[in-house]
Amino acid sequence: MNQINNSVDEMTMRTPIQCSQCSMQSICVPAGLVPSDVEILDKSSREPHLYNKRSVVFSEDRPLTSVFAIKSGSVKCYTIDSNGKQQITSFHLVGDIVGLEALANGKASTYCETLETSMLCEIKLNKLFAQELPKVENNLLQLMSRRLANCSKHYLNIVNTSAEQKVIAFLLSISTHMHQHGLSRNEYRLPMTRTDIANYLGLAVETVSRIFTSLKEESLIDTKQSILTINNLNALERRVA
Amino acid sequence: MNQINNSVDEMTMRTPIQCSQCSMQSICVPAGLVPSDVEILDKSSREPHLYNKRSVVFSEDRPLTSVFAIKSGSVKCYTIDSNGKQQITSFHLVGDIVGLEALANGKASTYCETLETSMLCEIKLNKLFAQELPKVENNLLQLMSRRLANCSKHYLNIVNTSAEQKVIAFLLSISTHMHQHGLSRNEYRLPMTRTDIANYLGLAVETVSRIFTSLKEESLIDTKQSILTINNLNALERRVA
DNA sequence: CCGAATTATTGATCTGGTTCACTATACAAA
DNA sequence: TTTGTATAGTGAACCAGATCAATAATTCGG
Repeated sequence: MNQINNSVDEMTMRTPIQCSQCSMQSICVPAGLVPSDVEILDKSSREPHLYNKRSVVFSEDRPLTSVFAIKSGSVKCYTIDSNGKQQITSFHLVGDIVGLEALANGKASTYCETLETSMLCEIKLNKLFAQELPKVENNLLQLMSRRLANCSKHYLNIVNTSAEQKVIAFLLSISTHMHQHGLSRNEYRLPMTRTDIANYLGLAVETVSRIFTSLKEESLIDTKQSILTINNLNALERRVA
Repeated sequence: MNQINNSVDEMTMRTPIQCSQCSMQSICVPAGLVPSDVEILDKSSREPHLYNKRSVVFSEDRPLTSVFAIKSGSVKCYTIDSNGKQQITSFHLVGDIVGLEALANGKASTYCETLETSMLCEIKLNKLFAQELPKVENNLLQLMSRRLANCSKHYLNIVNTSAEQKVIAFLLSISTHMHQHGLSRNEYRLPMTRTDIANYLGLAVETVSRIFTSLKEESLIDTKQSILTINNLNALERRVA
């Protein structure tokens, strides 16, 4: 585990914050609620928990009536196909909410596994819905709608682009996410392995590795272990356009 | 236009049915509402309309605060990339609801265009939300959640499968949809062109064409113009497993 | 801090699917 | 009907990315 994340985790453990004071409020489910509503949420639906690296948060086809807000760390969601092969369907970083696909039938449609020590906040939907807070449901709708839009976007990355474009688009999407959460868009840690990236993008590991190398040779990026540095954001953006 | 669809369209035109009597009730937004709620929906949010083939229902980035239920016919959703190239992100058939991705920011994230003469029922969300019907929002949530789950499923079809598996999975997904809507799962009309299918699956038209030919040679399917017949559903399913 | 195990990189070869070029069929308008 | 245009099918050459193989670098448990 890297130091930055550990310190965040420890801090969160020491002083478990309320929804009403949470830094994720603007993007999380309670966003837009009047204070009294947040109190209800605080009492009924919040349950922060620290997960070790490679912990399974929920399993495919198992009952699931919660969503999880990622307060720190990251997860991958994947399914296991009939040949036993893992196929990653999404990565989620700080500030994301996981488990929305389960809402329809109360069963998780993927596995969800932490990529590093992570702090997740469980939001129990049955309790939430029992309160009948239209505002919360509205926020959830917004969230899912955005997720759907993102889904098509990722789809576009996958269809009809070269392997290089896929990898660049992937790096840029993380960069954007980091930026939206007040972190550096030009330097961040890649919590997933090359193998995971390749799996996610539908490429061979070797191809991903070669593309990283060639981007480094062109000085567009740098990597020091899992830290990725973007040297020329514009040039990268131009390549995926 | 084919006869079957025309007759449905005409019938719908002659006797514009209410939400309360609509055959799509069980899958559409009003599902699960008490009768009085459906009445509200009838009055405030419903606006069925007949579209000619190739009509643009909504345009990317344009304000959109409605969703559309497909009562008959079909549509494709697509974006135009920076090079002016169309990229289809989804097809929607009878019984689907389109436009959910726009909910987040009130702007359509894709174009939506009819593939044939189609009857769409516009459901105006602002009016709907003004009523504050938690049940309706709940249904929308269910719908979007299911869509998200489907999204990953389609994603799996695209990543790490051969061209043949992509095409078969595509045909099977339509078959399943037809079956779920009480139509034959072994014989249906493909409302989209080969070019559209290829675009959607990220393949060359020629590849799609060749795969259709080879599946016909193996007697797994038959095609007579746009009518597709599945001769051996199990065999096809085995190939994508 | 060390050794085992996992993960990443690099090179050489091979192939599925694209591309290009062309023909055939379907369909709508005159 | 005929004619023009869009769509579908087929063949041959080529190439991006997969696969196979081997080595280097990291990570992690003790």
